[in-house]
Amino acid sequence: MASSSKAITQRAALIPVLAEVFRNFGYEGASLARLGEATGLGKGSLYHLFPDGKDEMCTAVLADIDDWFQREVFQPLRDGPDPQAGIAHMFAQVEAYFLSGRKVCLVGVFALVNVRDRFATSVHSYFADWTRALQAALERSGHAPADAAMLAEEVVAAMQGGLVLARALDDPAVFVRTLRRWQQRLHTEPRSAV
Amino acid sequence: MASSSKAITQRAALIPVLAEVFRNFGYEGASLARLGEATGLGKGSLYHLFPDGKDEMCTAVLADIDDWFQREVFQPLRDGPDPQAGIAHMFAQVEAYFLSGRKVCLVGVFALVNVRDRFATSVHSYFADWTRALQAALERSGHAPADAAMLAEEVVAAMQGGLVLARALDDPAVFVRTLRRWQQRLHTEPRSAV
DNA sequence: GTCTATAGAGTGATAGAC
DNA sequence: GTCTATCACTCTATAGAC
Repeated sequence: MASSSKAITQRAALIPVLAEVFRNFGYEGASLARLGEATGLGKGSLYHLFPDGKDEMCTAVLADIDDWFQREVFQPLRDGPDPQAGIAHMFAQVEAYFLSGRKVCLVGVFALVNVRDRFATSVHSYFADWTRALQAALERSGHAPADAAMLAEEVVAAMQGGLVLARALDDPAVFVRTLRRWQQRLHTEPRSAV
Repeated sequence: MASSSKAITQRAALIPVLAEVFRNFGYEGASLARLGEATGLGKGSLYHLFPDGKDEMCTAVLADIDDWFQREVFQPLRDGPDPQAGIAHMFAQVEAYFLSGRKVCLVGVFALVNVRDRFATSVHSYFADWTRALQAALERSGHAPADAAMLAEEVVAAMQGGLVLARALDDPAVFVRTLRRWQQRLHTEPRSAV
């Protein structure tokens, strides 16, 4: 019997719960027992919803994350009417998504830990899309392409580093300060090298 | 029979090999089979050298990393005769240590992945020592304490983020560019807010 | 004999797959 | 629930140095 009071029966509703387990324990640490405990489902139910097992659960989680970022972050950066608004929206959404530094980036975790190269392409495109979308917004707001590419790379890396340091020091404010600094730089220095 | 041609017999010489396995697979992914294969040693030998098993191996690896950084990075930052030279030395050593972005930071990995909170204090003090040492060097080279603290936090986080992004994009140059940018900023702007 | 380092069979527990 | 594989780990046996 699972410890949760009720089980989640819809596959879509299950994804965020599975995501949290993968985020906190990594792929190898996310055992079926933990995944079952978190969802309140037995192994049979999990395999009914995800016939390919843990691999499929993880793929679904990564796809869900990618969907969210495409919709809420990358697309506004690329195609929004106001690039500066898109950038401000990115900072706001990212701060909310990572709970101001209390939540870690699953894609960042998978970037660091080799899981038999299974999710390497998902990890690659997540970060490639993010940097390209931010670069596009920066170009549209007046940066030279080379500057925009460099800045985009630096901001995306800084966010990941902020999450690492916030978690390491158990101080979520580290992440928030990182966001604030870069938001101010991108806003106040639209065309000079920072 | 192990696949390696010869076994490593000294505990000290074993540490870097064990470290690489933990770095690439994480704590849970670093099975004794993998550790044995990498070292060319059987379980008996590993348990002879590390009676408490995987936990002790990992603790020894983290202690070895901490020793190296204390000696080669933190101490020159804190106590070196020239703080600017200490900072330049940090950038050079860090670039070499992480093989210009081809190697990942084990402490950063452990910061992101919850391993039953076993190594949380090691992770915490590694990053706390690093930021404090860098802050001290920045103060000694003319920054106000508040500026120095902020900058130190940002540079350490940026390095971690550079490693994450370099690994994610499979492009070590991302990490090198991160180092270069911050080295130039710390060198050319000794007392203004960056 | 003692000591140190080695390998590896064998332990129960738990993994993921079905 | 049941399966097999693998987990971390224990234990015995063995080797050579002294």
